[in-house]
Amino acid sequence: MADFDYAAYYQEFDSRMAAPDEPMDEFLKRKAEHRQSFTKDPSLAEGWSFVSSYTTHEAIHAVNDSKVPSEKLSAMDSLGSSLDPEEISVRKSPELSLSVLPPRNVADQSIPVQAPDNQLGGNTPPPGSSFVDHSAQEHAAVTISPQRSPSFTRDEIESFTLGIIDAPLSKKSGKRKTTDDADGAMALPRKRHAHNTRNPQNQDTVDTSATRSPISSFPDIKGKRGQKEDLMLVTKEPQLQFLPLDEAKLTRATTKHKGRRIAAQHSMKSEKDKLEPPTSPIEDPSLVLPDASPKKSKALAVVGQPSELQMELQERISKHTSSKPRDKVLKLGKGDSSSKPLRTDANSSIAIDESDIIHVSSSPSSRATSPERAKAGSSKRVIQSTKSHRQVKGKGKEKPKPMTPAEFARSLTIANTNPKESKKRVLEGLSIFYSGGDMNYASKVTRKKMELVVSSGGNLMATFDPVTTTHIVTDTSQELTLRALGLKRLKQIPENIPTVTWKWVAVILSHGAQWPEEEIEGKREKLAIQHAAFPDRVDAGIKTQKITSMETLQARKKARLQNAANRSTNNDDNLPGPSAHPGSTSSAGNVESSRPFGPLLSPPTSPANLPKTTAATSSKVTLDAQLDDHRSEGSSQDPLAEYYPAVRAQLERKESGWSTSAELDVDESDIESEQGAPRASRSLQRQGWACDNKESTRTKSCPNQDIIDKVLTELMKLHEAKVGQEDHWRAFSYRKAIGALKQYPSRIQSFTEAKGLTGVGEKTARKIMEILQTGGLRRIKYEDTAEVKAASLFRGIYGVGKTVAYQWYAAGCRTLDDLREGKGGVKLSHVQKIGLQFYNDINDRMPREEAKAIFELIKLIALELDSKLFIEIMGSYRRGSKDCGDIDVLITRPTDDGHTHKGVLPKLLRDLHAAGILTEDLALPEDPHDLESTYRGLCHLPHVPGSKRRRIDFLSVPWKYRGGALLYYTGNDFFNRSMRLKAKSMGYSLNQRGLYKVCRDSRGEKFDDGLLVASETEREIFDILNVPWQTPSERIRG
DNA sequence: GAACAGCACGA
DNA sequence: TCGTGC
DNA sequence: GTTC
Ligand SMILES: O=c1ccn([C@H]2C[C@H](O)[C@@H](COP(=O)(O)OP(=O)(O)OP(=O)(O)O)O2)c(=O)[nH]1
Ligand SMILES: [Mg+2]
Repeated sequence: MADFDYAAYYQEFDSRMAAPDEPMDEFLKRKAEHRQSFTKDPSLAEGWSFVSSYTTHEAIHAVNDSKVPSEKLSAMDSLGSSLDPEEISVRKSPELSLSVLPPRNVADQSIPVQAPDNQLGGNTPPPGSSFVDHSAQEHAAVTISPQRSPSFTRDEIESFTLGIIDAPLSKKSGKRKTTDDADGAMALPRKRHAHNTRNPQNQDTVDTSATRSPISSFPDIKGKRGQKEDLMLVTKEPQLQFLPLDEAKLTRATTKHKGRRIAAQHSMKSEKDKLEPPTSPIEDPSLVLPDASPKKSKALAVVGQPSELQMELQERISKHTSSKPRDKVLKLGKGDSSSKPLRTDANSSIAIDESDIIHVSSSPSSRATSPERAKAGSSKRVIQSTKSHRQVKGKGKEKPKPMTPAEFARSLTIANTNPKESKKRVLEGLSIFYSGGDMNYASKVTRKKMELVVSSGGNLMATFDPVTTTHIVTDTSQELTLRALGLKRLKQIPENIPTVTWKWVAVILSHGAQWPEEEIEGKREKLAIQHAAFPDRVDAGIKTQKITSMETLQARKKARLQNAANRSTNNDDNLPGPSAHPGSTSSAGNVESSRPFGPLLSPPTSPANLPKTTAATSSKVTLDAQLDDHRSEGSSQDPLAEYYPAVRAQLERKESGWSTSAELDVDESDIESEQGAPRASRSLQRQGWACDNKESTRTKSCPNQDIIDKVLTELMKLHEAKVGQEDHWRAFSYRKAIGALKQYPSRIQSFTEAKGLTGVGEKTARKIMEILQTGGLRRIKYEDTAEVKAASLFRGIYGVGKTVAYQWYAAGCRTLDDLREGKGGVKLSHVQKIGLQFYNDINDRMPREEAKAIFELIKLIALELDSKLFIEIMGSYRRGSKDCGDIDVLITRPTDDGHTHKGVLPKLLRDLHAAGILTEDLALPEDPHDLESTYRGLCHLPHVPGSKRRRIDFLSVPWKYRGGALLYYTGNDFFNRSMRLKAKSMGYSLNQRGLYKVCRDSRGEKFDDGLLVASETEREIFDILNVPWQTPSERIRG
């Protein structure tokens, strides 16, 4: 794809704008075709060296959202700090090197820092304010120098940079979309329409009417000609030089940017100044940049040949592996040294519930993803079965006569209308559904077994029919069995249908002939218990209660054992012997949370408001002691044990409440439920909203319960890995419980104490106690089965979720190479191919510094397109995280000059591709000319050999939604969900655009799209929802 | 027993 | 619509 | 799994 064809791609959009009547699908089709052309010319990426300076504290151990040290972020915690506008220096000297200072500076300029005449009301932040809460670490100096073509004339630069913006308008921007919702009127969420865009609403207040907006079209660049030249220019010749801070400062005041003077703010604002509250009434606190004292590390500005140091730094970049791998990253079972064997106490008499059967192994996303659709279980079921049916059709190729099991079964039953009788028909009268694990391909063994069933008189079910089926025979896991059945849960299988292993059939086949007729049924039943496939269904199908409970119990136990053992891949063995499994749960690393905010969160001197009951008072004494040495002497006998949690919780709340000076007062009514209550007025319950109370990130002694965390984390991940939505929510719950545990200041002593925590219920509390007592979770079944392993592996691929992962497993794939070879006929989507190709890169987290370095390049290019652009990194970066799973870039633009950033994103993407920064696209904006659009792709540091691919997202939003977007994009995800939940309960709906007042039906379903009530600033939204303001770094939940 | 956030993009 | 991801 |  040497000849990348951006121009054509964008021309596409232009032409669409010009021809609005073109049907959407047509458009989409063409869009898809153009996707291919995004690949950049690899020849452009040569001859560069790169250096990034890392700082010492960069030692990365990350816990959840590990952050840069508190000193660096101290300002972030102060509410009203005004910005410290060290400005960027963009200088075009005759030698044409660009010195770039930390992005923060750029931010200051991109924001209308100098937009004094604010005609548009609150639209523009006042001078001295900035959107973004930049955290510290502005030291990552980057040097990029060309190793060839060092000369780069001014004209060349100009032609590149200006060529785009100043290009003649060859095309008018397309039609405008509908009306403004400037008044905060109805704002419709994006909806899909056959024809119209997905984003029917118009977003910005300013009409960049078609005649203006130089950036709303792709002028000359549409032909390959003009564009390519420009692009070559960029990538071949430019000399970007990122100088160390100090040096860069020298050029600060003289900043000019594309001929326009960029307001240079002072840079030496004192810390004190920074901490002062905003003075301007219209200032958006959320825009405040609580500066973090920039770290003045020695930056390495090396021009020319890479030094050893450079090499080493490069190395570090490419080698960097975070200790907090991306959620989806898997730790594959065996080699995991952090694994610690847990005791499997098979003799334990403790009842084992369904949750015991879990797969300990690698773990996919721990980020509880959105609920799987599926409203009613029944409708889901239907969908499922139709789906598997569909697959049946499409699948099966290669091999002699490739067939799905269903097809094969069907063919059998047809062929066998006149069965060859030789054996006794021991299966007479039974309707058997068999699952060998692979719904797509009937293996030899599967066929053999099916034939046996049929030849023994059994009625083999091609598809599962809950009414007529008498037995389900399976050689595979619960997951795959359910999948084959088209069900989501075991419980959906009718009670009268036993689920048994092939062994059951095998025994009947071999011995059945000797049984007297009248005993056969009873034998079958007993055997069904003995060979139950799933422990939780051992007694399914038992009509006659002649089985003693003792028997059942034993069977149950045994079944579980077997279950734990090798629930192996396929059916190549009809005697699944119980193979001991080297059970080991990988403990999630010694999470040593070096939380940076210790000092900030020091407890109040007087824990006021403690309940004045004797219980509270006396427990407080104990509590204080515990808080000190985190070792509760409170024995399990302590009659007050159960009161502790509440008191502690209160303390904790107070504690965090005092943590910042600008804390809003949280009155009692703020303590509400996190659950249910879609109604607008469910007041006063006992639990709070997660978003209301900052999580205390106590520096040390955080959780002395990591042990528990580890096990529970495993549990959570296991369930995440499983199919079915009940597992999804289970995992969700575990996560909450874990969170509660993390927050809890002292060691859990008792069941009651554990259960007292929000999110910890009966079952989890039991598990906790078990862990405490036995050191492990006996109830963990180590089914480190092939399918969970494989599925987890596959889920590590970007674009692969559990559904696809299991599909592929069922298709016979086990390794990534299997996928590459298309084994089993698996097809990868465009995105999945990329995800597979860069598996390791994508699953890695990058050091904050790298995110910053990449972003600086991007920002430069973006500001060339439109110097008034607001463009900043959000996500974990904004929250101050030390490493970032991706780069989340927010783009917007003030409209006070009558312009918008319409059309900027596509151009930016084009230029970033040209500059070698963007490398692959994962998802393109639906309508790139929409002010509101999203992009998803991969990027890397250009011209740096060995630089890893990094995920990058762009979110472009209309100026008026900047507050909502900021809030959304800053996260973290659980914080967002919590806040949205609270909003919902209050009769609002919070989304990435803003806060809407909505009407909902009794079940929380929205009637309409609601009335926009806040969107311009984060603060408004916090206020309306009565959530205490929190700086980005405080918005970490879970 | 229902809810556990709400939405964008690809197929 | 479903799956996936933010 | 947990909450209401
Ligand atoms: O399910 C989600 C995922 C993300 N977000 C928001 C919050 C999050 O902060 C932001 C960016 O998403 P991303 O996946 O990049 O998470 P992050 O917080 O930036 O962490 P990471 O370092 O893994 O990128 O989008 C949500 O609202 N819901
Ligand atoms: Mg991110």
